[in-house]
Amino acid sequence: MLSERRLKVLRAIVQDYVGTEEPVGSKALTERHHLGVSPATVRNDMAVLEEEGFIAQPHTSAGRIPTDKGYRLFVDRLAGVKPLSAAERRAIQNFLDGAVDLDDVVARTVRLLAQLTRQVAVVQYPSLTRSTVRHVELLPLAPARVMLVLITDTGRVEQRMVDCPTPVGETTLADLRARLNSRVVGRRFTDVPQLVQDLPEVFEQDDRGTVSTVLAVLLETLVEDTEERLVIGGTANLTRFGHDFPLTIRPVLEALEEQVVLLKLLGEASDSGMTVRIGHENAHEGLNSTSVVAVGYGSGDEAVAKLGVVGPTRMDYPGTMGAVRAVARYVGQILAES
Amino acid sequence: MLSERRLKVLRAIVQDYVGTEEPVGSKALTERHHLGVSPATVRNDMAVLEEEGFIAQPHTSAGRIPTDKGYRLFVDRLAGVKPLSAAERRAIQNFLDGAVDLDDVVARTVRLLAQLTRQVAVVQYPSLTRSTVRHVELLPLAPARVMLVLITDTGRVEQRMVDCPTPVGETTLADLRARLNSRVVGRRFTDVPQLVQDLPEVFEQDDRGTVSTVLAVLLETLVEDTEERLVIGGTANLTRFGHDFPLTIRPVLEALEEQVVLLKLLGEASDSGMTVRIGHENAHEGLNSTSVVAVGYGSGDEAVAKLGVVGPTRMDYPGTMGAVRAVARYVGQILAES
DNA sequence: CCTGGCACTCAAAGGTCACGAGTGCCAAAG
DNA sequence: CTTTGGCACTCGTGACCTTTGAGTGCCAGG
Repeated sequence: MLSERRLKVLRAIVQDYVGTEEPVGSKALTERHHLGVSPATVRNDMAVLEEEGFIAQPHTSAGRIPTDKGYRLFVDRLAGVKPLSAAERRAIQNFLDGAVDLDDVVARTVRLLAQLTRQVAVVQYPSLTRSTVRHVELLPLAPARVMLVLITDTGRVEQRMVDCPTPVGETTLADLRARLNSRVVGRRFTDVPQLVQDLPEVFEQDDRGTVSTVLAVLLETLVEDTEERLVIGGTANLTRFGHDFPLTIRPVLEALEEQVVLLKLLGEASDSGMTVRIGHENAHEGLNSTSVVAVGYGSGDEAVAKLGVVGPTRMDYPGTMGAVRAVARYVGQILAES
Repeated sequence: MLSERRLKVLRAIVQDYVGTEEPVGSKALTERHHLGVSPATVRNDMAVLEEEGFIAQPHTSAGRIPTDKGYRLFVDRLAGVKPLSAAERRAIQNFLDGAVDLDDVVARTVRLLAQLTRQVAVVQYPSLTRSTVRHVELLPLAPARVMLVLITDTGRVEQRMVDCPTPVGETTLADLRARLNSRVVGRRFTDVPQLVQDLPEVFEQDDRGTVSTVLAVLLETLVEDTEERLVIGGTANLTRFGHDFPLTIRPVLEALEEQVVLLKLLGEASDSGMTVRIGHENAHEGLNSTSVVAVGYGSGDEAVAKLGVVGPTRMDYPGTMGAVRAVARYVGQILAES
C-alpha cells in the first residue's frame, strides 16, 4: 500500500508530464506543487513508485514518466471527472441542436468530440438490436421481385432486395405487409423472430414459399445489421502526438481504418459506466501507446451504442472523460427527443 | 519550345525522383537512362529546364527536383497511362464482385483504390441528380405524420419525415402514392418537379395542403440530396509522404476531414476524362503539396460521381492514373449490372 | 553543339566537448 | 523510521568544428 504522499507525488508527476510532455524530475516537482518536503524525499518516493512499476525513466539520469500502470492508478483513484465549463456546455448544445437527422447527429457529434478533446473521436451508430421496428414496407419491383424496407425507431432505414420463388400478386403482398406490420411494429428486433414464426401458415399454399423467403430476408436484415457502422473524425489531431511521428501515428491510422478493430474496441467497454483503456490494455497492437475513453449512450435508460476518443496515453484524463461523458449525455437527450 | 532531348531529360528526372525521393543529379541520370550524351550536356539541358521553371534545386549544389510545372508537362506530354497487370485486374474484380449493396460497393472501392495506389482514396457516392426514381413510398406514422421514402435506381434509399397540416386518411395516402409513382417512377430527378406540379389540384380541397407539403418535401429531398456523401480511406498511406512529417501531413488530414473541400476538389475535375491537379493547382491551401487524380464513373454512359486519390506531388502518375481509371470502369460495370 | 576538366559550394555525417538536469547513496538530523 | 543536505556520477542535449562527396557552373577545346 502506498502512502498518501506517494500518491500525491504520482498525481503530480502525471499532471506535470501531461502538461509539459517531458520527463519530470524531483526538483521541478517540489517547486510546482507545494508538497511540503524536499527534493530528496521526493526522490525516495519516486524510487519506490518506480520499483512498484508506476513510473519509469526513459534513460538513467532523466526524469520519470508514468507507466500504463501509473496512469491506471491515476485514473482509478487520483483523478475525478472534470466537469465542463459553462461555455463548453453551451457550445455542445449549439452544435448538436442544429442536427436534422440521424446521420447529421452522428456527424456533428464526432466533429464536436474531436474539437472538444483535441483528439480522435469515434462514434458508433445507434445499434439496431435494441431498437424497435417502426414500419416494414414491401414494394413490388417485378413479378417475382420485392423490395423490403425496414424503418427503425432510431430513424434508420434499411432496404433489401428479395427474389421470390414464385410470382407474387399485389394483394398477397398487401396482405403480408399488413399482417407483418400489425405483428412487429413497436416490437424489439430480438422479439421479431418469434412473432412471425407462424406467418407462412396463414397464407395459401402457393404463396408460402414467397412469404418464407421474405421473412428470411427480414430476419437476416435484423441480425446482419447489428454490424454497426461508425464514424471517426479529428485524425488531424494525431499530429500533436509527439515528435517521433511516423512510428507512432502509422499503426494508429491503420487501426482506425479497420472498423472491425474499432468496433471490438468500443464493444469491450462496459455497457453503462465510462471505460478507460490505457496503453497495453488495448488488445490491438497498433493502439498500444494510446488510450481509449469510451462510454455508452442511448435515447432512454439503455445504452444503444458507444462513443469515445482515442488519444495518446499521455492525455488529460479528467478533461477528456468529462467531455466524453457530457457529449454522450447530450446526444442521448437529442435521440430521446426525436 | 524544348528540344526532344530536353524533354527526355525532364522525363528521366521525374521518373528518378519519383523512384528515389531524392534530388537527382546529372551523373546519375546519364548512368541510369541511356541518353547517349555526357553529364556535361545534361547539365546544360538542366540549366535550361530550370530557367523555364520545370525543375528546381532545393539548394545550390544539390540535384534537381521537378516543380509543379514540371510535373504538369510530364503528365500532359511525356507520360501515358500505365495499364494494369493481369494480376491487378483480377484483384480488382475479386475485390469488387463480393459487394452486396451500394454501401458495400463504395466501401470496397475506397479500400481497393487505397491499396492499389498506396495513397489516400476518395470515393463520392453516386449522385442523385442524374439518377432516376425507382419508387416513392408514403407511410402513415401518426394521423398527421407521414414518412416519405425515396428509392433510386442506384439502390439508394432516402427517408424524410413529413408533418402534415391536417390529418390524412389511409385512402388518400394510398391514392397519392399511386398517382405519384405512376408519374415519377423511371423519370429523372430533374424532371420530377414539372411532373408533379399539378398534382394537388387532383385532390379534394381538404387534402391539398397535405399533398403540397408532401410534394415540397419530396422535391427538397431530390435537391438537397445532391449534396453528396463521400468516403475516404488509406490515410495511413500519408505516413509514406516524407520525413518532414507533421508539417506536411497535418493540413492534408484537415482538408480530408472537410467534406466540402473534397467535394469541391472532385467537382472541379472534368466530367468525362481523367483530371490531374498538381500541387498549387489545387485551390485548397492544405493540399498545395499534393496532387489529386480524379475521374468520373457511372453506371451508363454518363458519369454520376467521381472518385480519385490524393497523394504527394511526387507520385507515380502513370501507375496511379491507370489504377484510378481501371477502378472507375469496374465500378461503373458493377453499378450497371445491379 | 558537345565534351572533359576544374574550381567551387554546401548539406549531411561524424566527432569532440562542456553543460546541466537528474539520479542514487550516505551520513546526520529529527 | 523518516527526512534532509551533500556529493559524486550518468548521460542525453546542443554547440561547434571538420570532413566528405555529390553536384554545380563555367570554360576551353574538339
